[in-house]
Amino acid sequence: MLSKRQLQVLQVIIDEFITTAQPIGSRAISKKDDVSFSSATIRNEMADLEEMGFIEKTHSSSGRVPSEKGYRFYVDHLLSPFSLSNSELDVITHTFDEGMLEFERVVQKSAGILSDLTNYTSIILGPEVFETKLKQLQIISLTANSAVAILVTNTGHVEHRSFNVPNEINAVDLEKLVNILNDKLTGVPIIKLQDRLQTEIAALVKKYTKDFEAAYHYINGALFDENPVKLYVGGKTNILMQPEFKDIEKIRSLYSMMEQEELVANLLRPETDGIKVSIGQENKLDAMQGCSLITATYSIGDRQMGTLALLGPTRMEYSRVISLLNVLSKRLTTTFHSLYEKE
Amino acid sequence: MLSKRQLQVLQVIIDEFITTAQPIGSRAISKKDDVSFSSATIRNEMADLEEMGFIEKTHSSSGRVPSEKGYRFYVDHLLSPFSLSNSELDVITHTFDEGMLEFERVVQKSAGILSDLTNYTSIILGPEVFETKLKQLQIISLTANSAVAILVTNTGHVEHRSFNVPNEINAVDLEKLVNILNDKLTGVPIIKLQDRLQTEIAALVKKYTKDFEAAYHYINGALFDENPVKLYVGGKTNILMQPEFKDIEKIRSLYSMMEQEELVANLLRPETDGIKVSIGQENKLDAMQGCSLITATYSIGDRQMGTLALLGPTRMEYSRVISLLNVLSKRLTTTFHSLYEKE
DNA sequence: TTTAGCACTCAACAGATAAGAGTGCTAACA
DNA sequence: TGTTAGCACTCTTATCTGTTGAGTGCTAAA
Repeated sequence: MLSKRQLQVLQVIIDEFITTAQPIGSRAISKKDDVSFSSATIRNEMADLEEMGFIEKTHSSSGRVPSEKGYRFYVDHLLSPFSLSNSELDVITHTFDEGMLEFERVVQKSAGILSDLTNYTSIILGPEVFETKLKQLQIISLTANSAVAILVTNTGHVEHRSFNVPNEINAVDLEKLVNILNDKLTGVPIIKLQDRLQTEIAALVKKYTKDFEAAYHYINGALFDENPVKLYVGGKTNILMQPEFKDIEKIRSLYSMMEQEELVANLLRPETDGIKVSIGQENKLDAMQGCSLITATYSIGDRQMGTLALLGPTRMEYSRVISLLNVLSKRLTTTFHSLYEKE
Repeated sequence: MLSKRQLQVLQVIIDEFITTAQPIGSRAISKKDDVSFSSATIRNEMADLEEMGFIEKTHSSSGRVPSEKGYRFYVDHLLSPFSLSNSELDVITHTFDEGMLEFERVVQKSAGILSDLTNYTSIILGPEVFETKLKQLQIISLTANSAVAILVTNTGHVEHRSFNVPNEINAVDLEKLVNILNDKLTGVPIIKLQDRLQTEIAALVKKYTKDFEAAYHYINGALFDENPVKLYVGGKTNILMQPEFKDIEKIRSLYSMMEQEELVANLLRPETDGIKVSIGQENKLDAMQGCSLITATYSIGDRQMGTLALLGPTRMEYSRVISLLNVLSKRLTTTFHSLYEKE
């Protein structure tokens, strides 16, 4: 168990290190206004804290630096509540009051806000498509043998894809097909769409079109081989401004990690509601060593959940970031609620 | 005027420097198989070349490095024709034979090919929208007071935007409006769309809808405040692998330049057909110092032109890059030709 | 005209030295 | 018994020094 004084010392060390990125010495701590002990006393406490694994030395006679265990303790027990400044809140309010109506736009803007206000890199994972439903399907002919298929969901999301129309299929057939599809598929959750297309609809369609196989193949291909995960990243270059990432190799490994969307998506995939902090090694990925990831969930309706995340060095401004994520995740949830739930 | 031997020396220096990134000494040159002079002779020639400004020393007793003037001369007069390897050509052929039908997809893939085959950063500027025409306009209601407007062009490009539908406008009016718009606007070049909407259509629409102003405002806002330039970037992280960019500051300035889309678009905006090489200072931008930009144009139809570009250090593999851009720009042009011209 | 030879220059590296920050330990003090 | 002053010790950082090696420029000879 940590004594009150040890708690205070630990807090000062971490707070200070978070702002300066420099090892903290006993003298610096004893000079703090709310610390009333001599540097020698502090040194004794620091030796204890180090023994317990909360802080480390960078070399035998250096000041102390928080260990990952130290950060973990700090996040769990020492976080001072942080109030965002009015100007920060203004930025958020102002952005959301612009009346954006598209999921993409809202999320992209949010990623921008997060990275701008924190100087870390923000990553937003779009929601799982549990409840998104098909609103309408359209096929528009472009030339004699090409057309574009457009799929609109109840959330206003638009997916489109051009495809070749084989000569055997004429425009009339195509229209019939679309009508059938719309009839049968409107309101069906996107996630079940491919299934339904294959089972229920197939038989029906065969009656109407001469060459169902081809049509099915094309429509299916047109709409379903997209990458299902959507990641929105903001402030990728902010990483370059952190003093801990002055090594090009490190930067490269982080960037190449971020390019693997599936990997990042797994990192962010929400397990439970609320805020989650992963510090350094707690992230299993090699590229994430020395980094912390703070995630918050947001939701659209009851079951769809997405994730907001901020990626920075372990020396992150945890309390600020957590406050910000809290505010923004709530804001996102209410925004999406008002957009899509009243339909 | 340069002697034959000076040309040879310059060529060796630049070729060698492009592959090794190390200053080249007289001894190294004299050891080359097709060089039959002693290092002393080479040294004399190098002194002359330096006097003329084609090469430089990094310090008083270092080997020589090409100057920007040297690169310029090299590109203009010494470029050895370069044949792409079969495997490289295969990559291209294979990718294009997949039968991609959307502009976005083709271009995105092309950017990928360029950056993968060169290890530089590729940037592709989409075409000016001179001749793209409206194919169809759709408005699909989402909820009682929101809808998504979808605009499809003859090139299969889909643009969409959600917007608020004020209570005064009901679904029937909306449908009428869309019908009118489609009637009058199909086939109109996108670039003239906003004009036409304002002049011709306005009066007509007023008869049908109770509150034209609002409707117009929303439709207009829905479709036209998008950023008109489209940039497709590939291999952003390739920059990190160039030894000349080991300085984080340089990386940051390059990345932040690339984020300014308008700026980059101006850099790429095609002036004339064909390949253009800009070396170091020839690019006026500060961030581009030490970099070369090689651009090639491609076209869709007669007037639409876009640009392929590769961004790397001045020590670029000019001949390889130029060959590659040649091949790919032709390939893009024919691909788009066959996609959009036969309609 | 070409080349061998040589003195010279400079970067890069490895020690060496000094300054400074910070520690751990001991002994004295309240 | 907890706290603190004092001091020796450690390690980093910066600076300086000498050495090595690559490469040059110049001169004189072939």
